[in-house]
Amino acid sequence: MTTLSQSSYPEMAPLGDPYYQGVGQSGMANSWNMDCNVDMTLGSPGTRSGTPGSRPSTTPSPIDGSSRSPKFCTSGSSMVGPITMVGSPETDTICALVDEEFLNHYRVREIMESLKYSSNYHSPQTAMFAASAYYDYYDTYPGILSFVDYFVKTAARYNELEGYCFGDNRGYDYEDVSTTDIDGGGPMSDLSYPSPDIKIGIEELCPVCGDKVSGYHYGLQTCESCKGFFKRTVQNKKVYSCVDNRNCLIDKTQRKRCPYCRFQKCISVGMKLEAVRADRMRGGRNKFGPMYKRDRALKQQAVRQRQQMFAQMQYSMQFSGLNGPGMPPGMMDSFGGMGPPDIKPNIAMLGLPPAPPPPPPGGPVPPPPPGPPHPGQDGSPTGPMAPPGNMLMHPYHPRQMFPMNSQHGDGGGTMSPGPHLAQHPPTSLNSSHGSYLPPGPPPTPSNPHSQAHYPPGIPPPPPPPHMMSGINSQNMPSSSHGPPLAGPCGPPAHGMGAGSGMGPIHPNDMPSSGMNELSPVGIASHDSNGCGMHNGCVMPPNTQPCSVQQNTSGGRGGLNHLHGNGTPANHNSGDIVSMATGMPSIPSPTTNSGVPQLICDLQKNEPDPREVEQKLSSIAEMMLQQQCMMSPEHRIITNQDGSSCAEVSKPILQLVCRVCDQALFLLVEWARGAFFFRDLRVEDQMKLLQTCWSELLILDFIFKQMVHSKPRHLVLGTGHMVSIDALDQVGLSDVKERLVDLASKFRELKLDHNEFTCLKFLILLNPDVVGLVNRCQVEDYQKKVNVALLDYCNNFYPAIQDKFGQLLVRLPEIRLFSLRAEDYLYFQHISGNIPENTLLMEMLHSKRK
DNA sequence: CGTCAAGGCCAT
DNA sequence: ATGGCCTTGACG
Ligand SMILES: [Zn+2]
Ligand SMILES: [Zn+2]
Repeated sequence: MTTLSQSSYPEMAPLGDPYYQGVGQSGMANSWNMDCNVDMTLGSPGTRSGTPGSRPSTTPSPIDGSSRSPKFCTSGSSMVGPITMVGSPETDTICALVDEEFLNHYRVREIMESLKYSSNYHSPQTAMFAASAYYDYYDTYPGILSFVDYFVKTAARYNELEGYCFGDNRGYDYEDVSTTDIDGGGPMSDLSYPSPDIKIGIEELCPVCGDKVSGYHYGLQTCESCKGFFKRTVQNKKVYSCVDNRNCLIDKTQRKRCPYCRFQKCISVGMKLEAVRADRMRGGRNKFGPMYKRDRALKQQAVRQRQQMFAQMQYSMQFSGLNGPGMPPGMMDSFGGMGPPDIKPNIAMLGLPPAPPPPPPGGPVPPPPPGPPHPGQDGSPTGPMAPPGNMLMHPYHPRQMFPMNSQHGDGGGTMSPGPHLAQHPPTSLNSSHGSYLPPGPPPTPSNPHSQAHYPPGIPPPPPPPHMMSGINSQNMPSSSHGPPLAGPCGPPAHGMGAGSGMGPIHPNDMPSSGMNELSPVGIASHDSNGCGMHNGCVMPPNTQPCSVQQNTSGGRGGLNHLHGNGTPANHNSGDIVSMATGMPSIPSPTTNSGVPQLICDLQKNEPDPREVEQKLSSIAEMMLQQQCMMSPEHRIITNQDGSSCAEVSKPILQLVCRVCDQALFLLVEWARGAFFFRDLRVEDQMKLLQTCWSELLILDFIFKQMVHSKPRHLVLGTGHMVSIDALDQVGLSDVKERLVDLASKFRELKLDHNEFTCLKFLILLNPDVVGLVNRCQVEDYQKKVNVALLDYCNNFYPAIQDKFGQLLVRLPEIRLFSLRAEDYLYFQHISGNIPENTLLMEMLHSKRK
């Protein structure tokens, strides 16, 4: 602690950077250490005590500043004490010598605090997923709006066929970050968003004091006064102290009371020391410029996103019973007025508290890191890109506004802090955690929520969203049994016989045998049954003599059926005619095999189920390793005999959620490349996904169960099999039967892969989603799928009465299931049992918010 | 040449 | 010390 001797400035800013830099350079070492101010105990109780009113009007005694830390000049000596410029005028390369000590002076505690919270989630240790796009997702889009951001951004590339490589997006540098065009000119930038009013729509408030923002200042949007305050503080190296508990409320009217807390808050929200110029050069632009630009773009998207969420909410509300607006055409007719028997009101929709996004879980579970106390928090669109290495390891890192040390030299050097560092992006400024409390509601023991949510007598938790995962695993896990149906577009193995065993289910399969093994063998053995299924749409024309016959008979059956059941005439009016004549229905041209061409198209980019399982498994494995739960007694999953696990609770929930999260990610990726869907507007794509993600996950899960039929077991997305009793351990005992029943129903109906795919699309292409820009397009697509499915059912399963109608009737059940699953997730979320900042949670909130 | 964030000025 | 308003100047 030398005084401000200029000679002591150890660090030199990189060339070309006249600004304070290196603040965060050496990792921890450079954080602002609030300790310089009055020392407080981190966890000092009474944190929240200091209320504005109660406090003496005392202005933060200037005394503190000077007396407390002798190291720094308290008065605004206009000079930059610790900084010396050594510049070369010509090129704007002025090197600033920064007094590291000075910089260190602030912040260390902040970082420590944030680390404290950030560590709550698993620690990496495996690089197995380093290349996974899934992780990149978290790397790059950690913020709450990440899905939208991510989705929109990558959409362009996706469409361009470049194959998105997120890895490239990771910006280590501000420049990189900005490079990604969000508003820039991405293909979809304009066309997608017609609404022009955004700008004025939402006035941003200063994240520090709540006053009106006047632009970007030192890293983010703040008001004019906070800008000035921050500048003065940094330039003059002021040191303040808090006479209270360092948790003073900072708002527009009281911001002047405690500069200590105000500055701390400035840091917390992300104002950057480096943006204050050591040389005091005026004008020009700094390296943050690109970030600002990007941030603006993201904010706009955030606004849109909110609008969408609002729409979603309405949508959700509307859906009370079966016949909500969300049914695919024909579904209603199929119901013939009778809805699924057991429709219970969505608990969440009832009187529950709107689920404040960041409800402090006060319960037994360790609260997730509280966001910055300030309201403005969520507004900030982006999280900073974190250093690559770290991010890979920590998919679930706290959100941050900006990349901290863009050029962190910490590359290797200063990792001293160890694990902590790794966990946290060097510069997280969010650390208000420990010190600040949410302004509003005092943290009440969080149970109120849960209680309210699930009163003792209330309906059991929803189905296990967790367990489902193999999202797109349309084709069954190839490994164990041959897919019941033909490969992607192939006709069903035995379309005809009602009783034919060949339905989707293969008697031959050995259910329990290694579901788990992802051995490559599986793939080759598709035809294990000797059904002679074709993987591609390659069925030789001739091989399907039956299909022709089926056509005919099917036509009849279908026709009769339609009449009988009142199946929507609209769907197949044409079909009926064509059926009568034995000709292929007009709406759905078929391939040689008799499978509607459309179905082949839909099947085209189905993911490889094995890959899906592997991805999901790898995540699960990682989780397991971390948790050291491999010991037999605690093994979460048992594959071999299907015996279940020993214990559950949080670890398992977390694992399952991670798997689901990954599955969701894969789902999104699948959808984006899916036939029809990929042609929709990006914003519509998002709306659709936000609406149906849970239904698709459930459907996928159910289908998986159907295929892997083993009496009292469930097949997870990872391919693992567990006893159905495992649900007991996560509080889902009551859904066991329903789950089994639903799977049985599909099994009885011999739902095959082609039909399964159609159902996915029917769910996905829901024209009734509120807020669709091009609803007609969606509707048109859905109708086409509908027709294709009808034809398919009639052609291949004429013996099953109104298979089409029966399949559709199941959709509402799927939806109910999904709603319960969401409730369950939400409940667990409130209870703090599942990871935050995940795509899963984001999607969940997008509906509830 | 307009934009806009950074610094400067100065009445409170 | 604060904060509204002004000036500056790299960038696009
Ligand atoms: Zn402010
Ligand atoms: Zn204070």
